[in-house]
Amino acid sequence: MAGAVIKEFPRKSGKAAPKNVREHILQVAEELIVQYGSNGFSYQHIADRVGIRKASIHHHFPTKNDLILVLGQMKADAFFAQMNSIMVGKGSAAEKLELYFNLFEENFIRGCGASISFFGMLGAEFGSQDDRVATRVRLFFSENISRLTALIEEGRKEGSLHFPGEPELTAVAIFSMLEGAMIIVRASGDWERYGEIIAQVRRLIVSP
Amino acid sequence: MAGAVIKEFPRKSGKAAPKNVREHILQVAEELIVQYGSNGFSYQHIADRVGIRKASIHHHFPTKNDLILVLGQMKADAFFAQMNSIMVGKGSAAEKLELYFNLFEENFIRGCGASISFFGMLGAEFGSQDDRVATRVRLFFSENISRLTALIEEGRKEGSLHFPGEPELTAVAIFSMLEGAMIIVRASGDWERYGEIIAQVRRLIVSP
DNA sequence: GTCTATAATTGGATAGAC
DNA sequence: GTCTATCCAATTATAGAC
Repeated sequence: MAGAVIKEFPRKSGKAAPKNVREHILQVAEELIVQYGSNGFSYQHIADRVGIRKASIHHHFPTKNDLILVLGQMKADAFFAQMNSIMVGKGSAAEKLELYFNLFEENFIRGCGASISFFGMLGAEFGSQDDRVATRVRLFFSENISRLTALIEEGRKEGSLHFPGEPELTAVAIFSMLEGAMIIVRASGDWERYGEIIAQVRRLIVSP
Repeated sequence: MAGAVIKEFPRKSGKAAPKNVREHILQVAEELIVQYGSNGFSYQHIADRVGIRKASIHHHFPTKNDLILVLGQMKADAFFAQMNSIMVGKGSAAEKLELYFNLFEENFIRGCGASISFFGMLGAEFGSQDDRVATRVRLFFSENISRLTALIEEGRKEGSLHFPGEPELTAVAIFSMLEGAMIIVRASGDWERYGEIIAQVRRLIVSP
């Protein structure tokens, strides 16, 4: 990319300092992708922030796509590990849905306070992604939706969740809202808003 | 951009052939932005599709930001003109909301059948936008939300719409869903899905 | 208005010394 | 593992002929 200015945003980072260079590269790459997109950052940007030369990055990740793919796999693994621990835990489906919402909110806030989620960004840029990355993004979305579908279906059976229509379409609608709201909220600059929107989604699904 | 391959998607274009070069450039630029993002296309890509040299594009739009800004203004004007004619028309708020949904669906389908909306894309890439473009995007979102808020508030008063919580948060939630669903649906490749998701949103807002 | 030519810069990636 | 040096292609943009 050429025109874009890489500006600093205030970070509310709760992230641990990277132990080694490879980890540091991955962390910085995630920040850059989440803020500027996969077409909006370069190895030079990473090098500047990590404090190495861009040639050194190629040693760890031969191509930019390799880097994005490794990062995508890591992010997906971490997310679904958290999601799994929610699903196998105790509590009603409504309570589990609440924890799932929290997962998104944390992801949003932690991601630089000025970001949309990692996969939300790659999803928007879907048309210009490498095939392997595109597959990874598609899988992230479809896995979220299928697990969310199972959850709210359970909630309807046990009576803790109430919604009209099919569980699967409802799940897609919820997931779309969580992803879409990140874009809307970021443009408004009012980060507090995200939590309030989630609260509204909760009202639409749980209370009726 | 470097890695991305500019692939052809099947177009369901209902768009008139451009009358002059300037218009043609704008039309092609919109297609490219909607598919690959504002960081994912270049003047060279436009030149190839329009059949002119890239230097010629600079005569019409000195910089890339100028082009994006002009396009953004045009798209916003056209969208709000349509939205206005819906709002001042006859019918219940529920019926007007329906027409608003249709506006999004048309926008999605017409935009190459493989796109997310123009402002949805710029919103995702918000962090790397020029200030003027960022302002334009922010305005598009906030105007949508304020008008949508007024509409559903009216619907609640007249009894044609039913939803829990505040009208404004509900409007943000709806708008977020409409934008977010474009990303999710595109990644899945199942375009028909968009209409079904909108139907589900309708059920969540209208039926209870 | 469009072209050729070209400048100036950045981007992704490699070779080989240390 | 990191560096310098370098390559080549792409990108944004301008100058000036037609």
